[in-house]
Amino acid sequence: MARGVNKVILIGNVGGDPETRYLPNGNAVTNITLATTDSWKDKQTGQLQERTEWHRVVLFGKVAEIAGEYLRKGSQCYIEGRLQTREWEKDGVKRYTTEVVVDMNGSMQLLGGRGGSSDDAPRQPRPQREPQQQAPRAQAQPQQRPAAQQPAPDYDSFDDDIPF
Amino acid sequence: MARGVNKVILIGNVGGDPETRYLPNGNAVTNITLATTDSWKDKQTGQLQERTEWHRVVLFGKVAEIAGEYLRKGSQCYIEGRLQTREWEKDGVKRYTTEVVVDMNGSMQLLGGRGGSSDDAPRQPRPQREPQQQAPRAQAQPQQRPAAQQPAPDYDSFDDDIPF
Amino acid sequence: MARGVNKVILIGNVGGDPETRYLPNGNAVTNITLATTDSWKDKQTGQLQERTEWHRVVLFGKVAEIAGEYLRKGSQCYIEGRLQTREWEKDGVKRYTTEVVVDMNGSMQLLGGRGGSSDDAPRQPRPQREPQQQAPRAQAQPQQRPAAQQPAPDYDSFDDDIPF
Amino acid sequence: MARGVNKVILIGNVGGDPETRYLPNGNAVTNITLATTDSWKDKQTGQLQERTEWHRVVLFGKVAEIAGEYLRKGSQCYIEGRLQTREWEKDGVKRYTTEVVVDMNGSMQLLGGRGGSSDDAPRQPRPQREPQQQAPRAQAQPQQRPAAQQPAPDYDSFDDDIPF
DNA sequence: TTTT
DNA sequence: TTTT
Repeated sequence: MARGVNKVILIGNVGGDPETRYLPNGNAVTNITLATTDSWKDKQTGQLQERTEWHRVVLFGKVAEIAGEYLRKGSQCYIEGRLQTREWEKDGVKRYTTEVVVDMNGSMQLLGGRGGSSDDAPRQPRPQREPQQQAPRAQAQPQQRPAAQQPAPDYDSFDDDIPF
Repeated sequence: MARGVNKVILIGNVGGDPETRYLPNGNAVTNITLATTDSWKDKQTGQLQERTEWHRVVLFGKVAEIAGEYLRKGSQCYIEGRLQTREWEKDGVKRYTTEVVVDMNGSMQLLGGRGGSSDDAPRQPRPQREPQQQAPRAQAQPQQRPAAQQPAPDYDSFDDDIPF
Repeated sequence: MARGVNKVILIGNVGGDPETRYLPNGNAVTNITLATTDSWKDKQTGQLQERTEWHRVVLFGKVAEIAGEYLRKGSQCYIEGRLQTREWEKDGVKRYTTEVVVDMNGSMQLLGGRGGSSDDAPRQPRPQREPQQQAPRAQAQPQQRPAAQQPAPDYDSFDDDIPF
Repeated sequence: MARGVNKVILIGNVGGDPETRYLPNGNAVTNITLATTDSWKDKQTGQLQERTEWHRVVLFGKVAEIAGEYLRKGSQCYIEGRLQTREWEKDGVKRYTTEVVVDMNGSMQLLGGRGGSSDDAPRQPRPQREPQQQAPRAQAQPQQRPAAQQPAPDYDSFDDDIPF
């Protein structure tokens, strides 16, 4: 049920503790930023170069819950998802943000032994709050989540739907 | 020589005839847009849904030349590259464009029998113009290439370097 | 629900018309062989070298049915699956066969315009035989479902044995 | 320079300390076995199932040296390579072994913090012996390397070439 | 802007 | 056994 292939495979380190929210239908959504670093030898100078790329990753459903529980700032993880660009507006100007979407067709895996540098016990699932507490269906003050790299609007201001 | 994996695999159809330009150092750069289409059955309504995603793909070097010669509007092709987001400015506002970069570490392949719907004979390499004509090292009037999907500045306004 | 990643991505041409069989539980199983060809320039002689690799691909379920209907000898297709080695015995000697398994976690896509060189009208689904004929749901001796996934002897008691 | 795609992506744990040998031309060859584990819920019984797959991985060149230095039994690593089946003979009977080949077009990466359970200090490169010592061009007693999973002959009995 |  |  598809024409075409749209696949992204990443291994990198998580830029900050993930924040999981819940859609009105109860589905979890977790946003993370992932850093991948390339290094190569400059052909001219022969010097070792390095470049870090930051990726916006959005996880949905079961994998979003697992990400929210197990990933921490610094965690190394594997991501398999698809590229998706969504449009948003700011000050009447259209902007575009490209994300790596991970849903039930994708995959996420925590790698390595210790999972990052957060205060929470690493590699141990966080105490799972009650979903209701965790994701109030009606959110009075949607707390702002600091957008990484690309100043894009977050999924916090939704009412019932997500703009993509 | 890398920490992390940053890999994109696409199969889709090219949105328009590719345009190949040459960097001052003689390296070819080809921009294409690639459409990948997903379809799935809506869980609620049971109806068949469809969504087309447009990807900005930038090819460098040898693979850029091959893309410029063989790809046409409508061509189905396989792309293996890496994700890269570059920053640019317009009216004093920072914007970001995410592209799939294909260089010597990536790969491009024309798929299927007939290569697209262009006027040129498909699957036949285009008459190769002289590189000098094609890519004057000193370009008085860098012709504008219409940006696809995301209104981003092109690689035409470079002096010697590309902003990534 | 996994530790580790086991992923195979192939684009190649089908070596012969696929043959679809049905397991006692009604699930379809299609076997194909897929040829991928590499070419490279020999460093010593500078000559163009070529090597064709043949892959055994086993598809299960829905994707097996689609493969059986649409693929033909010569069809170019995309395969996403996982590596699996199964053990079997011949003349008291253990042998091993490695296959690329495509199930609901994998994917298959017919590529290009014309689908191969078979006599059947290409790209048109084959006349679908009645499932009952094809796969009698009620089988006197439902041999134990040769678990697709686990190290099973073979996928049914076919006579033609497999040459690798 | 290719028709077709032949790509394998694995993340798993190394089954034993790697053994690196050197070809007469000085190129390194490292063999490892890699375990990937899948788990899934059985549809009938609802029980959690698990299956471990062992992969034979052969690395060549620079990446073979890095693998030999940094990988240890238990190390978690990422492998990107291609599928290759080679034929060999035993007691006049042809057999086939499928391997994942990693060369300069592929990639290998050590994952996680501590790299395995070997006695050598993990994550620290092994003391690098002198290449000459390491890889005598004429090897009087090619040490036998225990073949994993598939009882295939090793690359030890080569004179000048490798049988694939 | 592509394709089926 | 495929394909260009």
